[in-house]
Amino acid sequence: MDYKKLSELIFPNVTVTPEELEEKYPKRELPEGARVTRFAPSPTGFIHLGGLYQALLDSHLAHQSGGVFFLRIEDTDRKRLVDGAIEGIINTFSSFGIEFDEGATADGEKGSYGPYRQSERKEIYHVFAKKLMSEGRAYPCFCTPEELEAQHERQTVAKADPGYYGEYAVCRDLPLEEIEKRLAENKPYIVRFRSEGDKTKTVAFKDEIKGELLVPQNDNDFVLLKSDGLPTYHFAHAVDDHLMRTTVVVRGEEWLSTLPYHLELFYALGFKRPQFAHTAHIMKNENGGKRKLSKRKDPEAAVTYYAENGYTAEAVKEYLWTLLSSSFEEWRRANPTLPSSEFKLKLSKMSISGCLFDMDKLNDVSRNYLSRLSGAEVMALLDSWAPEHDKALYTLMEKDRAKIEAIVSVGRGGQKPRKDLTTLKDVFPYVSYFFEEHFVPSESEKLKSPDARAILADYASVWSENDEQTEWFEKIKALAARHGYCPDTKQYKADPTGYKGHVGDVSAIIRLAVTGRESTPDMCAVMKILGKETVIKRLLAE
RNA sequence: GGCGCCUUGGUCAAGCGGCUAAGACACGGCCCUUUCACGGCUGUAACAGGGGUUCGAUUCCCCUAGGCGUCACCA
Repeated sequence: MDYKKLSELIFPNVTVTPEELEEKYPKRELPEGARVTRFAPSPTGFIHLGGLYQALLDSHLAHQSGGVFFLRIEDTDRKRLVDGAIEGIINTFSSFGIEFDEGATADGEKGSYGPYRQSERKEIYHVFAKKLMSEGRAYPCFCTPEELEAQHERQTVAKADPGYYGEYAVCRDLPLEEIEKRLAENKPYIVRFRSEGDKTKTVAFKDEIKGELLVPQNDNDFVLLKSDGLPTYHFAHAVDDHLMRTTVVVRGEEWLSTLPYHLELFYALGFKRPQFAHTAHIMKNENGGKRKLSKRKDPEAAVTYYAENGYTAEAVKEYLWTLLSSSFEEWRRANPTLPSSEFKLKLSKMSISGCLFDMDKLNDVSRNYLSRLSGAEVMALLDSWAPEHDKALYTLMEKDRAKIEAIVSVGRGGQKPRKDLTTLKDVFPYVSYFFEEHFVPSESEKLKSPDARAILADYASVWSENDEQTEWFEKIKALAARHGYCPDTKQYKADPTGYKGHVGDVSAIIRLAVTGRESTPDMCAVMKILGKETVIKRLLAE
């Protein structure tokens, strides 16, 4: 067989050589050890938590090594394109502080290793397909989908491995004349790879996350070019990651099963293969079983879920980091204020088995994150979050932003900050009772007794908004004593004889009357913010 | 079903031939405390099962089971 002639027959218009492309996309000039990574989604919709997980890892690997992180759009499946998806992807990542150094942009692209949309790289793929064909490593296949399906059924019945190989690879050695004839008849065809592997043999492979693996050789003549001339993932991956000079391919572990394709393909193409890092899946618990987090069934799988529910981007990232690396939490405790981008990640410390998504843990991480912020920082977060996600809160912010900042600032800072807020959604109920229109007086029986009425009336006459902590507390103690409550909790617990209760009970009554709640930050601070008029009114309310 | 990956408490996990098998979340108790929190202390709870190798296996090897993934002209 004259493979050279075959390749000219199939690709008459391809005149560019692989060497010219190698020259056009030269090895990147980067510092020693710099990593080039990419996020390569197909623009079929919006970002899944697993995608965020990978992008976080990609950008971290590149940026911490002085390398490059780029966005490549895998839009070779024309049937599944979704309008605006690219812009959505970029915006979503941007909202998480993940930026691309090069690659596709909403309306074009940046960088000199493009095009970054696979649909615009057809000619490039054809150059390499032609090269493979001229070397006998690729061939046209005229099998129809129906024929392939029938063959697949035969394989199933015969308990043979599915695929296009050996006796099943019917187009593998078609004579040149036959090919010419079918071409002349305008028969549609695809281009397949000619595998030389032996499935019964395995090769050692080192994954950057999973470690040493044993993978079988490939023997499947998988598809390189589809009938529309666009490449399959496998072929595009090899060509693009080589030409774009990717050094580490980070992708989900679902790709492990086709890794043999890629390994053989890189070798046949004469490309040095990049490193591979296959990440474990984030799973979801359902009826006691595990399964991959699904965008269809699980709202928390969509990255947009978090902003909608008041989780800040930083908190989500922080949580993802705890999943990404077992040493992150330890690092965080040692460095409570550093941005997570400072964390030194070791791929070898990454978890290799799939983990269950844990909302409790996310809540804890989010709560801790918010507790470390200053009041002003919380307000900045609210400024961008509330207008879209919490109209009621935003209305209050417009009305009296300073008051809200004062409220959320109570008990912040220092070594042991309050942790009242788990998400930004908690802010509204946290501040609402400071506003008359949202204040709901307590219906509790505790306030209805004559005793409670007397305490509140008495307190209204002694409280002053100018009192500082110590003075404020002394007044409460004195008040407690006057009404038959023990001013000292410890003493009361030692011997409650002769008391109606202790000073804590008195505080509880005041809190309930003034705020309508049983749990609020420090009452001294709360009442100062509420102001004299409101406090007195609520203390004396019937 | 074939093939591959994975398997330490409810969850995330440390461990890398010898440990009373860390820590975090969640849950329970106690303490601290003017209230509300924070915090401190503490408790329940794990090496999937079976064979080897070894003086000794959570750690190394094999088998079984289970979970996950994948078997497209989708990525």
